[in-house]
Amino acid sequence: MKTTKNCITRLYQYREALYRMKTSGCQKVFSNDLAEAIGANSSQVRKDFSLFGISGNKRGGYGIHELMDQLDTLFNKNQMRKIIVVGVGNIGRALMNYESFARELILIEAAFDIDPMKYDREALIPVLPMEELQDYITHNKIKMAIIAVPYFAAQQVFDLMSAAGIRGVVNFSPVSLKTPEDVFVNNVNVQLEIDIVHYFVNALDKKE
Amino acid sequence: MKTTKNCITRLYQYREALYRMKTSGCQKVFSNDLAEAIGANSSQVRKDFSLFGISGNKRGGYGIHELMDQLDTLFNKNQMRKIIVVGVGNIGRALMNYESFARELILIEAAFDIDPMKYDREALIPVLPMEELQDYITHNKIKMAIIAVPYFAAQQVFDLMSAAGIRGVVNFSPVSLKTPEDVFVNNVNVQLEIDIVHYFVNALDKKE
DNA sequence: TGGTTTTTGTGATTTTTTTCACAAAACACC
DNA sequence: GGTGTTTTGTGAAAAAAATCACAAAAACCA
Repeated sequence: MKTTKNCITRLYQYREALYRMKTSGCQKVFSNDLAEAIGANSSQVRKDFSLFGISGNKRGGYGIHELMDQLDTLFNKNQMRKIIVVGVGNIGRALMNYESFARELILIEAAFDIDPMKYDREALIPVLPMEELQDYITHNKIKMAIIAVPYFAAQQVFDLMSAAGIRGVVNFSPVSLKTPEDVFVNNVNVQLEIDIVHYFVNALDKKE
Repeated sequence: MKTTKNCITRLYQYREALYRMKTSGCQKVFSNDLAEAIGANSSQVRKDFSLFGISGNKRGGYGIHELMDQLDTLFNKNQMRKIIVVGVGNIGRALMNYESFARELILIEAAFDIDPMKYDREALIPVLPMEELQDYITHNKIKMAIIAVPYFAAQQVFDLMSAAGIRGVVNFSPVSLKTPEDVFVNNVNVQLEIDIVHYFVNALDKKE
């Protein structure tokens, strides 16, 4: 199966739209509705679904419940997903306190930092010394981590994790990571996201 | 000119790579080096540059200083960029305290919230009541905003801003916004980014 | 100075992604 | 049960993005 990040993102958006539709009482949905909801073409919706063997009913569209179940399964939304945070700065802390994770069964199990002032083994999400990172990962079979350290530390932290067997990383530090083949990395660069908007706003202005 | 978000993202990555190269003392760079740095093809690099009229020297590559200047101009990195934050929760607060913004000349000028407990007109970044949002935008000619409110408030906040003349938005709330033509919106969904990694980690596991 | 090498810039080609378009299935209504 | 309408699922077509490939310019060297 050949799935791109774009495709996965769309599936996520469908799910989001479905959620809204469900809460407003709908029972079934057509590819057309979903397409409109996310600003795409209805064939796109059907193609995306067919990639994952999700099928509807000719003339009847898709059952919202059934469809959401299938998407939930796809995203493993049914099982608790353990994750750790490395770097307890602004972003790290914000993620640790992020309310909606619980609802989506994302569980931040522990956090790590180099600053002894931040250590706190008794907290709801314990903050542990960086020295324990590798042991923690192997011992607790952690597969996923969030990197939220300053840019100069990011690669080093990543290499540690990677060596300890991490399989997926969301990197919030403002540098792209050099990554081995067998670890999936998703770079989320807040500065870049702001600069992109800035760029397009300016570009639009110039056109007018 | 036909520029996509992907293209802009690559330009940003080049800039990042150039920064590293400059600090390690390099003076010039070839399309090949940049391609390797971001995992792309060297023609891609040259195509991207040519789109923006950035040219190098046959056999001599590109001067790092000159190139960075051109990219900085492209991203308006030379002038202070004012922005406001709406929603002083975990994420909003984290962004307000984000150190590297200053270095990149991104200035968060004010923040807004509905919770009176959070108001603070004297703070370095004043936190103002939501009622003042529209006036503030028009009065101070704010062009860009960050939305960091809970999902149920996001669209409403956006519509307010949009009506007040905002031109670009980075939306950190976990819902995609319905947006008018003349406002550029960049959705950054933290949950989605985590779920994407989760998906691909699982997908990789299944393949083995 | 003339030949050799290197690297850009860009048309041509390939690959990927999106959209079109239509047959086949399902339902509704008479 | 037949006829008409709606919507899926998917090959075919179009559009967009990435890669190839090569002429032309520049630097080097002898």
